[in-house]
Amino acid sequence: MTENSNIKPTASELEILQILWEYGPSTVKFVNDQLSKKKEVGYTTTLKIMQIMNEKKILEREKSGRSHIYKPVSQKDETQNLLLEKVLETAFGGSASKLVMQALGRTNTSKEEIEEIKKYLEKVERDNNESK
Amino acid sequence: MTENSNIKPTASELEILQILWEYGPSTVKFVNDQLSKKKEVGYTTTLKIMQIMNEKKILEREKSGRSHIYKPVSQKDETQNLLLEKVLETAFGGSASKLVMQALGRTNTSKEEIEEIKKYLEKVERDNNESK
DNA sequence: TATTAGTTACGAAACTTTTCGTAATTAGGG
DNA sequence: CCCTAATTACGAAAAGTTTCGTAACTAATA
Repeated sequence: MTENSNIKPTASELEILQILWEYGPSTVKFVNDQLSKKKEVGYTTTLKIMQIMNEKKILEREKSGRSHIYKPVSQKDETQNLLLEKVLETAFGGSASKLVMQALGRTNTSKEEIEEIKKYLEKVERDNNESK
Repeated sequence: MTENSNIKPTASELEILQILWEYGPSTVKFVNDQLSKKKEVGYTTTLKIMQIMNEKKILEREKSGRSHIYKPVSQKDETQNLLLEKVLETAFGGSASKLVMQALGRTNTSKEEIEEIKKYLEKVERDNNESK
């Protein structure tokens, strides 16, 4: 268990994390270029948020030439779990199955996705049986 | 599709919604009493937030004696879906199956829950086939 | 080495959320 | 009908987030 498991990124911070998860460690310029594809955002705005994320220990950075290269401190999985946990508690009263069924009941879940999940469920069941 | 499907409750607002979901329409006093079991919170703080939620059309209220009785405007399911959607987009890049597997991969999912989900998956598959 | 384009740092404004003190209102009991 | 306790309404401070203008710094290059 990591010691910074209590960070909860804001909406803007999550947008940035998503880009870093997808493309790996990046400069402010790169992140801002990606963000700009989706919405209008000033360069210094992105810079500032990434600087704050660095202060909060959400991102770490390393100097390279005249700029910095930023990367997330925590694993993608950890952060996802944290957020999931929060929704689970705050909205679903802790019931994972309710959450899962809501998620699946949504509009479009492809046949492939459903198959994937079924396989996963069977694996979970096997693991449970073995360890009883 | 309801017209107020774009509200996104804050953390404090969600705490209040949970209580209303659990106990049904309630007064500020009751909600505050429940909240106080979990954390220290002033009465007027709870009052203010519920008043704001009323302005935002998250809650509606009805006079009863000298106080008001508040209840959520939207169904629990709608709000849950909204939040789930948000996490799905912001943290899981839109992939429901990834989210589901993360949720299931968590600590303790009971055999019963897994069975329930499997049944549900089969139902989803049937429905998909029928409507092709 | 002096210039300049790229980058970071700083500070503050605008906005939202959270908190709470105090004033005003209201309904019910005496 | 008045008093009082309960409740609401109001306003503002405190804290956090988001935005961006401007100044300062830095490294490459002419």
